[in-house]
Amino acid sequence: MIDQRFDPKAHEQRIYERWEEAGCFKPSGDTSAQPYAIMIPPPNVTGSLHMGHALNHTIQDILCRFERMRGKNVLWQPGMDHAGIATQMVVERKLAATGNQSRRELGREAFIEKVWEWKTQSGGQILEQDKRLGSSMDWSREKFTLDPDMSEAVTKVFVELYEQGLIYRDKRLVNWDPHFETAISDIEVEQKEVAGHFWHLRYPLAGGVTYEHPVFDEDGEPAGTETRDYVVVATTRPETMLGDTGVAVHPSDERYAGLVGKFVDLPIVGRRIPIVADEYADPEKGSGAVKITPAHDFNDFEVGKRAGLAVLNILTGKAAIVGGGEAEAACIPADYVGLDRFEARKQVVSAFEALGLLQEIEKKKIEQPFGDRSGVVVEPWLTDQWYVDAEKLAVPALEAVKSGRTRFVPENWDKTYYNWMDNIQPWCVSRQLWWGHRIPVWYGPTLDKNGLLEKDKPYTVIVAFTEEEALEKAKIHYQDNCQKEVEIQIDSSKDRNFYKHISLDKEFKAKTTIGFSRDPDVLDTWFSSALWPFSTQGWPNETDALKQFYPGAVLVTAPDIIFFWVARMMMMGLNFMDGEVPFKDVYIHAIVRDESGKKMSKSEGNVIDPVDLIDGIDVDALVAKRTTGLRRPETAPQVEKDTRKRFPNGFESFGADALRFTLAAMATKGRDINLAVDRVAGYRNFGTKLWNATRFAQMSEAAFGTSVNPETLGVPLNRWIVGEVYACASAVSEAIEDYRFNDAASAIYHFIWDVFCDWYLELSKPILQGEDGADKDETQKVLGWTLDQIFKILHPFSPFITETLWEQTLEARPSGFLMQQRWPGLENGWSDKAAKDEIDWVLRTISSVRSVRSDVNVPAGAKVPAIIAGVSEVARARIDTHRDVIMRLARLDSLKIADITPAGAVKCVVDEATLALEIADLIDPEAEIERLDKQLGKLNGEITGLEKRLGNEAFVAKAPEDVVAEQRVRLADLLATRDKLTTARDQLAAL
RNA sequence: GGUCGAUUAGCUCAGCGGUAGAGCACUGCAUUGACAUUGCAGGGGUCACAAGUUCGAACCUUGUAUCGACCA
Repeated sequence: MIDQRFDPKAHEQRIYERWEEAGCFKPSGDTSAQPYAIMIPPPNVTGSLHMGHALNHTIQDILCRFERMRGKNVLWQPGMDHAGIATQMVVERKLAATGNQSRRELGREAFIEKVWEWKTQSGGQILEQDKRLGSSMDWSREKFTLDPDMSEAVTKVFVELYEQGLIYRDKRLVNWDPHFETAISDIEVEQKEVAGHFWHLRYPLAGGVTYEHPVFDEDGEPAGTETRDYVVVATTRPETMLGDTGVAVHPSDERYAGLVGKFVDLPIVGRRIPIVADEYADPEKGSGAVKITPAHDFNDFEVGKRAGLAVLNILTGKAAIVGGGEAEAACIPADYVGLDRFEARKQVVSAFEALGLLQEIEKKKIEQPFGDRSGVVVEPWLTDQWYVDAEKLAVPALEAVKSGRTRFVPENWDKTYYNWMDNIQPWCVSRQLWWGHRIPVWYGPTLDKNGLLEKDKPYTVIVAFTEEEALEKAKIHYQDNCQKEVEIQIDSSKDRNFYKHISLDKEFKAKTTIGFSRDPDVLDTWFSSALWPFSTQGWPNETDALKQFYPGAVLVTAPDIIFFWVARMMMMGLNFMDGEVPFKDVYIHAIVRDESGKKMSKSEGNVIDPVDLIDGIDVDALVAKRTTGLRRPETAPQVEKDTRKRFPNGFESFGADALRFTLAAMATKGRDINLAVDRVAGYRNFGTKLWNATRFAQMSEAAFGTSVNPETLGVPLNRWIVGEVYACASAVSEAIEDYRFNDAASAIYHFIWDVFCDWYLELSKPILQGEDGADKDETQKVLGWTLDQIFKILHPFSPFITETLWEQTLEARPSGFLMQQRWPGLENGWSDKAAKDEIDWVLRTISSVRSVRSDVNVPAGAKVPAIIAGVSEVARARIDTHRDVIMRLARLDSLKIADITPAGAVKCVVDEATLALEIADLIDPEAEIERLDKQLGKLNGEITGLEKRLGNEAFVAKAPEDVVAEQRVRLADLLATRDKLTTARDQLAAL
């Protein structure tokens, strides 16, 4: 006999280890079976499991377990992402917190070593936590995006893209993160609205020029013009004026028409810069004139290009004002050199104020770009970076979705994908970081035939798979070019700006030894994760794994990752895998939010750690967790208050199955999940319900592990439940195939609780507890069989409790894991309509009696006599067969068939018959009349509605025939019921 | 500003042309036989608002309001 209830702690980890040891997570290797592969979205190596992962992994696990049971050759590929910038940040912070040397003090190699140390120490925490969740990934194939074989794939892709002309070096404005001192891509920038200022500055017109500027009175009415010897420009970043090289006005802006071609004298720096006409200037905005800083603003850069303006850099990599030659070029006064950008801003503003050139300071909400990792304001900055020609790669990636070769589920996400792909920008892939895949590029000088340096193209790029290959290529290159013997050597002492300065080095003329240095930068993390679907399977080698598991069946991910990852996997997959898409479906699931719809965030103190729901946590520990790492530590008391109010007792230990089932039940298409902890408790109870049903079955000597041929079954109840099992299995299958996890969960939930426990078990009790015989044997067999099927159907959702029950009811069953069993009714289902109709009638009858009893307050324990009249032949036979069970579940002490029901009884209608409970002495006739009147009132409402509808000629003429027929039948039923209730009421009233 | 989405029971959410649903919460009754992490029964909704299309609208169309996400 099994225990009183399921104890997750006693079984979950134990069961998981057994699966793993037995190799249950590996692909079956059956090459005749259909392959089914899911590549996990590799979590950040420094991260820990949060609710989003729990949902993401639960969905994948449901799919994988389900498809394994359906006989497919399933691979669930696990692994982690090195998450360049995020990881480097974590390690840098750790070093700072422990008083260690900084990254730069340590040096590149020593720092990288520290990161690897940290990776081994904390890395894979998620995947360990995943085991608690029950994730059935094939651990033997685990990959890390910085593994040597991954690196090989990354390098190969870079080299090939370069050779295909799809990767190039370019000098453009990038989003520069001054904290990490690296370029970041557009999508790593978060635009946030913050309270800021709009400074209106006066730029004096050069050479005594003036113009007439329209002015307005207090009511906004035109009030003539005033003569101005300056133009007003407005800016949210006054410090950038140091790099202004022009002022733009709209070509059709009459106010400034006369000024185009004139100049202003830029205050502070004293540079004379032109006023140009450009449509970018918006006459409606501010004064209509806009300052142009080509080196520090994306729009201004374009304007500058169109108008031929100079490009002057004024910021260092740390976002301080430049010095040296660059300061000289921009005429920046010495007291600005080295100032932080925000300090420089203050200085500029006060300088304008002192000069009487500060017209106005307007408070304004402004959109500001922040680095998504660093949280600091990003600066547009002019640098050399490596770019992937995303526009070209996007063409097949777009086509693949438009043609349906890859399908988004829910499908409306394809619009998001199209929108981004249609407006795709060059993808900046170089990062000035140390943690990542080093860019396979070497730089040396460009020499002409005489060995002289080429001035306009100072450096040569060699892209190669390895350093040896780079040297080899360089040697050939220089020998061909210079036509003499050269010696090439790697000279890593040169820093990243090596090539910028060598143009001044005349000594190359005489030398034959050429120093070469490797690009110090690494690649964007997403560059390597874009290759994940094939790099994990052994590419560039032509492996069996690649043949079987590319393309994957489905990618399961969240919407915020469509641009970062999905789009890029599509581009890379199509380009490198012979035009084959990386996955057929992309299932986009919800973001998990807290109960009130707020995004769960550690810095907001509202996270729920999935493992805490599995293991339970007391309120003090929960509060402690939530009040550390807050974005605003001063909110800690409020977070504590809210937490204690909402979860006064913390969380109980619900077990992994309950959490998984909750997530599945809430995983509807197209809506975020607001996770309510109460629901987890509800689904834990569901597990307990099944546990106890199994316990009952054991007590009733159910025969587990037997097969059942439904055609040979004699007991209608058994024929009925077998049909219901198959119906449930197919409902669940269809829902999972269609990614309707909530429907799948609710189908199995409803079947187990409402159909199996509430009815089948109750109806089978008289047989199971009755005398031995054929019916009892059959029922014991069907009971055991039904539970076996239930374990299978529920297994993908709740693997632990089902595997435990399978194990604990094993006596009669061949050994083997539940997770390796075949899905029920794979070939076809089975059902018996007659049995279904019969049992449905029994259930209806019992429910009707129970309902009446409760309505008229018959004591629950009282057994009452009942008489049923007006029964058909079919019903008469059913009553004979099921009299015992009806009497038992409806608590009757007799059930007689008669021609008419007694006048003074309480009545209800079951189909064509009227059932009377002879409890006149227990009830109040007036209350009973009232009850019947209430029912009649409701009935009349429905009848009126139906009559009206059927009386509508248009309805009868235009609605589909079956709908009309259905309504007629319904009306007839309602009328018959009303007649019987009216008779019953009249009888009572006549007493 | 653009795009997408949401608004259904007290709460969290399904349903998306043909009789308004679930879980939790609530109410009443029931505790020696699987289960109180339970059973039986019940109450509770002008499906945000307005106009339209349709024989028929929670569902389709348009507009309005409120909220949200993403993009600029």
